[in-house]
Amino acid sequence: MPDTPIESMQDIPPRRSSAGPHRSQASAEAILDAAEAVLNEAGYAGFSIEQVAKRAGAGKPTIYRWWSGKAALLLDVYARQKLVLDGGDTGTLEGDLVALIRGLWRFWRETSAGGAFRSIIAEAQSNPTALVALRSFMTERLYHVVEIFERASDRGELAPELDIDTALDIVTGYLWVRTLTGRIEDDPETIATAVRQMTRGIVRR
Amino acid sequence: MPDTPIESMQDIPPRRSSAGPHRSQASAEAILDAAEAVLNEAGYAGFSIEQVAKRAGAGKPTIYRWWSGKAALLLDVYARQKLVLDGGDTGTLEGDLVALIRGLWRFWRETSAGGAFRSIIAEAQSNPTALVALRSFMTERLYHVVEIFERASDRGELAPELDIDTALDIVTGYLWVRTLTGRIEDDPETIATAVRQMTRGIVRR
Amino acid sequence: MPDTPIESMQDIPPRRSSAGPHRSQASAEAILDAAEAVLNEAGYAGFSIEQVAKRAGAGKPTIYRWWSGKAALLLDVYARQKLVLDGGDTGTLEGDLVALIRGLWRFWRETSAGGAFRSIIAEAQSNPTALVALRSFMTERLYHVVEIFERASDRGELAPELDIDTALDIVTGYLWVRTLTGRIEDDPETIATAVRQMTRGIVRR
Amino acid sequence: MPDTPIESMQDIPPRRSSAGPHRSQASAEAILDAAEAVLNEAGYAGFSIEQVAKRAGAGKPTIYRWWSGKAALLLDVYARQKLVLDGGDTGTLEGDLVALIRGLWRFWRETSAGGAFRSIIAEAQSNPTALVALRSFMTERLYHVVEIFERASDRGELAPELDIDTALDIVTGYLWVRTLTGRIEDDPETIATAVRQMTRGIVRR
DNA sequence: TATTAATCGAGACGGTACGTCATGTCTTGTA
DNA sequence: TACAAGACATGACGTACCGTCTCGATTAATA
Repeated sequence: MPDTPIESMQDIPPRRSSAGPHRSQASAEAILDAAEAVLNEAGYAGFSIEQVAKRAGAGKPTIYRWWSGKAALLLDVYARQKLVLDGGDTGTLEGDLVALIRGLWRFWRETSAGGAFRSIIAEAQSNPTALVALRSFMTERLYHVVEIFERASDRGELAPELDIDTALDIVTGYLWVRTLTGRIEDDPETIATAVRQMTRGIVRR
Repeated sequence: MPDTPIESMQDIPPRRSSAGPHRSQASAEAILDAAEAVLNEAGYAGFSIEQVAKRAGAGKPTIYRWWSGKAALLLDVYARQKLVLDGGDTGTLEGDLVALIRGLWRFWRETSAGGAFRSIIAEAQSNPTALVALRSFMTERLYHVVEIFERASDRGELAPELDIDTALDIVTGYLWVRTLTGRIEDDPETIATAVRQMTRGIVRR
Repeated sequence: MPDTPIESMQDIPPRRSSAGPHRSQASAEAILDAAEAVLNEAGYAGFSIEQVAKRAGAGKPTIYRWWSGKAALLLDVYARQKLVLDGGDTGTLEGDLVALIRGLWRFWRETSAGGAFRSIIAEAQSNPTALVALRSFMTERLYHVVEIFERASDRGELAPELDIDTALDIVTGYLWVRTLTGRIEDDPETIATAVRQMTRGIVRR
Repeated sequence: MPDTPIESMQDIPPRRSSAGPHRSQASAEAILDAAEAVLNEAGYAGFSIEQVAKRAGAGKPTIYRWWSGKAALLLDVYARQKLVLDGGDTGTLEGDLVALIRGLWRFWRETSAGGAFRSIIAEAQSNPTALVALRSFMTERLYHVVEIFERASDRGELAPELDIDTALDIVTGYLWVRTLTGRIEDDPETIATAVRQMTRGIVRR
């Protein structure tokens, strides 16, 4: 679930050819900064467009001009955070996955990304647009996991009949259930156990 | 994540020793019926206490008297649905899990339980009380999965070093990520694949 | 505007001849005590049947069984206060009136009667029953003023063509406008001036 | 208690120096129209902000943005009525006062002002803000009576030692006690008698 | 250099829902 | 069978946001 500077859900509008001011960039940043701050301070419960606008010194219409609603704004808040996954290739699938999970959870814990992400999932339960966004978002952002699987495949670690999409669902599921229930502490034991069970299975071999 | 008629989040208060009126059973049922209907028709986005009250022909104070808010109400809507898991013992861990998942997803698809459940998760992201409720709810409801694991253990199917809690997180995670992204169709292939990977692992053996 | 133990707006029901408990008297008193206390502590704004019932340790239906609503209860609270007008006959109309007003205002200031009375007037503006009650109440309670006028008449102080009802309206009006705007301090100067103007008129003689 | 187009209790806010939206005049008028209609049709008992909002096709927050509550709204309903006092100078104090009272009572009877006024007094009994408003309202609106007294003074009609404030209380009191008990019919006899007693006094001269 | 037009901040608007309070009536169980 | 206790339907309270709308002020490319 790595992070890259992909395009935000709703792009900054193209420069108009003719005339007009375009403080857009500055404004957009102020808004995202404010959104992040509000999310950090008040949580998803206190996250309202109204608060963000006030904090950003922006008008509500300015926000609505560029983002379709809460979900889109949250998605951009998430997207803006730079995920740095130090752990490169550890040489084994299990090592890579443990490193990934630890890095990702640290990222979620230490930035606004965690709150944003949980908020997006929540939003997606009542907002079809957010659901669509969440799904494509998932796919896009999973490429680091995909990479890990590809490396493992090259090493010949993977079962030949493995279905990658299903594997991704399993890994994603574990990540989600832990965040959504507020349990993403950095406990290497727990993570290692989970990874071992996902990779080696739970049955006697 | 099996379902049994456990006590609802907010129980009917104990009979007072002296005198006094009691909770109106009729009212409570009308409210839960209405909640279910509203949830089915308008989804979580349109699920408001106000609507439920109007639909139930009840007063808002009556709802707030017995439920602390949306989350508690949703929990009861979920709890009221009777989950019938036909598949008993199929003889193997994989068989049991496939049966469980198929049964549970059918239940989620065919009753209001699915919507209620997703709503509860969403609510828990902005409401600490709901989060607490969700967690204990999870624990309580997982005993069917626990049972399956115990049968598997008796058969000697499980790896000796297995950590049950982690296994539950993995299974739960898979269930959640599929519902939350709206993919709980009854596709035996997909489910079987997922179960195979969770039990046997994804690495070459 | 003197006070006498007249019947309350809604009488205590007669003792039943046959059977059953009849705590009525004790209950009624507890309710009136509570009503008075609530009125004193929370004012008319905080005066609710609910509060009175809770304070009295009575059920709301018990209150409604004997009083038709707030207005009736307030009327009884007022009626229960014993107005003691020390000033008897001062020998002049002006002296009698000053003594009456000072005594009455002291009574209003020092008991719940003042609050009750203002509350009744307020209630009468939205409640026709209360209005009727207020009017008959006025008439009944003015007999002390009437007495004063009669004594003055015997002394030959009054203008022969005087219309008593109008005179009562004027005196009452002065009393009301002062209470209703919260100005019933015991300032003998002010009162004396007002009485002088009401009796002698405001034109040069 | 004359009426003139003074500023309403809550004025239209001053133009901000820079930019921004302004109060919608149309909205304000719709709200006051609705308030008047509701007051006329349902009386003070049925006068709720909710009803006014519904009737005006306005949102409740819009009402609360510009008026602090019922009292303020009622005050504006009153203030909006144009009191036309035809009777100018009749040449005598008594004549002027009779004309004033008849004109004022007609005004109260024929417009919503009467109901609004009584409602304001009622409201003031439970709402301290309303009480303050009522008091300053009284003072402001009495200038017509003051004028009458000044003319009388110029004519040399008044007793030299007369205290104007007290005289105003007496006249006001008479006006209030009659409205509050629902007796403001246009009976010239009654009014003339009352005025004669207030001006000439009730004692033999 | 002046004109022009898109955006900006600000915030009012009609709404919906919130969670609380009081009303007056109904019901239950105790004494 | 009268009472306390309190649940009930109703409906108003005052507040928070929603997403849309109108203002003037600002500003930069076009003319």
